Amino acid sequence: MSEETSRPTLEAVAARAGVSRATVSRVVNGGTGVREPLVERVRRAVEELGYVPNQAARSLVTRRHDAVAVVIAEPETRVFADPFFALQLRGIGKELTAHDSQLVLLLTEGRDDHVRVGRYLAGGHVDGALVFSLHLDDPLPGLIHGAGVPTVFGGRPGWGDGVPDVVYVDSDNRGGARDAVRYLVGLGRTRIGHITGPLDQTSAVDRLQGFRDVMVDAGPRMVGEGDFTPAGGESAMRELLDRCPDLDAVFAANDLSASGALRALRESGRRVPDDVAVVGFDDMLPVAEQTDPPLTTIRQDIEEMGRLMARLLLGGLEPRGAGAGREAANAPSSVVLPTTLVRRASA
Amino acid sequence: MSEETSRPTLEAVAARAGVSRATVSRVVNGGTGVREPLVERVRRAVEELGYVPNQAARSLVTRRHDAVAVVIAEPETRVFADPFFALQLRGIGKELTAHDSQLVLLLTEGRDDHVRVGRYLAGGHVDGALVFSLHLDDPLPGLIHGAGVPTVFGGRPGWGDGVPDVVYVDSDNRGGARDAVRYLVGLGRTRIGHITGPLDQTSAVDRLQGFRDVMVDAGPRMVGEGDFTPAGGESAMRELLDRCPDLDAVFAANDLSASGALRALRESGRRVPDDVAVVGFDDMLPVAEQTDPPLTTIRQDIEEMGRLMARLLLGGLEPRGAGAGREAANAPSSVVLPTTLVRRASA
DNA sequence: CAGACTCCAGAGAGCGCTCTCAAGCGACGC
DNA sequence: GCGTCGCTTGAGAGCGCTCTCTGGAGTCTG
Repeated sequence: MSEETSRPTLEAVAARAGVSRATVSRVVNGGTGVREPLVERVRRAVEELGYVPNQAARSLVTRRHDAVAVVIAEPETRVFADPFFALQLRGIGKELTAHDSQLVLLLTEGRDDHVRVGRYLAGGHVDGALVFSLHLDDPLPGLIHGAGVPTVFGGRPGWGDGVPDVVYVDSDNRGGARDAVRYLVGLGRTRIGHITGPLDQTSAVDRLQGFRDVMVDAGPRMVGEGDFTPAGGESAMRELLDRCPDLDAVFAANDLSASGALRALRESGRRVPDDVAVVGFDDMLPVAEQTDPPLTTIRQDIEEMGRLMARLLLGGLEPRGAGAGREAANAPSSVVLPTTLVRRASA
Repeated sequence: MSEETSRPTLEAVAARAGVSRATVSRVVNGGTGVREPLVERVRRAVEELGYVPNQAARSLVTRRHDAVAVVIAEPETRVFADPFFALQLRGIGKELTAHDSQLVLLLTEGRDDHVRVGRYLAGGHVDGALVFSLHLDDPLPGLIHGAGVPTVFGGRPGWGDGVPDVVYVDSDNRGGARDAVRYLVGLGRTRIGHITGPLDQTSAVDRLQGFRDVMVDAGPRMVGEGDFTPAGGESAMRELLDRCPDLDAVFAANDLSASGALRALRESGRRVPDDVAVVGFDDMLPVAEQTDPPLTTIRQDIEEMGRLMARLLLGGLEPRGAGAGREAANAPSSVVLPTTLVRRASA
């Protein structure tokens, strides 16, 4: 198995094929400008020797790493318990693979990790970074942005709107929320409440904003603060019912909260959707389909968000060759993905 | 921001500190054998210049990468929808961070990816690999095992028991299953069914085996084949009820199946746990706590499994320095983690 | 058929780092 | 007081690769 005989080098391939290192290198890297018979000979030598380029040596001279860091900054266990990141990772992974790039995963937890990650990124070990920053007060995005590494954020960073060269990919949280609430209005509901997410996250803030856009007259008593968890949704729902017993619809900021809300409604003896209609957000299948009744919700294409983040980053990386120093000609710009309403039974 | 002035090298630090490259290198890598005043001067120079070692250059000579690949081979979306991998990743990430190693994530889907991953690992880009191989017929583990890369598997690979140098970390699926079923027996239940996972996965096979260990007389009609999803659990439960209407308990191979089973039981008018007691497996909090009634289940410490995998791999990597060629003195061996029963309301 | 040009292959200089080896120097023993 | 030893530092040789530059064939044009 673990042959101690070290792996073949370019030199070895060159010797075997009877050509120079340079020629082998050319063949291995695309093979333009080498005549066919030679290409063939080199190919065969590579094959026979089982040659694989040494990435370290290559990086040393090219200064490219064909690797992208994915930074997930999340102190809470909770986030790991929902499939959100997993799906984004999946999208990212696919896109990176298609570009022959590796995915270096940086999981951070606590302040020390921030320093570590900042240093790692500033150290130039990767070509770029994809950063998930969910909390408004998270220092990490700033740190990274200052590190001079090409970066695309997942979700709108709280401070990002003013800063011109911040690139992010996000769902249209506000628009989606508006759609949800308008749908409830269309159903003839008039006393519509909202269960928020944690308001230190932009997505939660945006969804609340969308709710307010439609329900301009809704007072604060129609808004219960949740935290994206079932438990939070449940207690927010109870509060809402206390303050407004004749409420006839709820828009929950995510499916998990909605599932908690359903539970609270059931306990209070209300029927869904007859007495109270419920709409969620995310369309997380294992949740949305399994609730009782199945959840009407706003779908966001999470995997596509991941894919897009990677594409944006790699696209911005591409035209490096010439013209160093001038502003990137095709600097990518942020993308906001549309959402769609998925009708099930809860509204 | 993105200063085009390239990052400082060892050379630059050496010049600034008025010493040789070699000395700076020594200080940067632990600093033994360098006199204190020099150490201090080098430290300051590093600080002032913001020097970060170039990992590529370092790897080129040391042949270490301080990076570990995590290979997740899973064609199904489903697996991404449960928090299993996320939790393992978390454990792995923590342990790797503690050892200053990076985590390179390789997501595979389909045969082409296998080749790609095999090549990547054989290419010596990482110091080792952590591989999740769930399916018995997965060619990937074999490929990797043959690639001569130190590897620890997550979950017992199907073919792994005979092969001496296969190292894996797994939960005691069989023992846990026995505990679950014995618990039901202890409750006085006698007509106990089992909903399996997909039987091409060792964990599902082992859990079924554990069930059989206790219910030695249970015929095949007491076993319904599921697939670890709620939908699969639901239909398996229905089958089971068809075949054996007076069934009084079910052990489901995971919590997701159990949630489906609960739904089927509810629809059939049975009360849980009065008519039928239900026990799951995994103790996935968002699932197990949210079902109605909350699920009694077998807990496995998933994050700890991840941590252990990383520790085993890194531990086996450590004593490389001398003695190349001889069998690793402290070759790690597989670990099977115990499980515990968590009582909630469903049984 | 000469000159200019194009195309292809090889030579060689590093990329930034580690690590061996040798040199320098003070301390110690006889 | 001289030889020897140990400890600290510096010099220099690569690690495996890319990429520029140069030289040698062909090819085309006038």
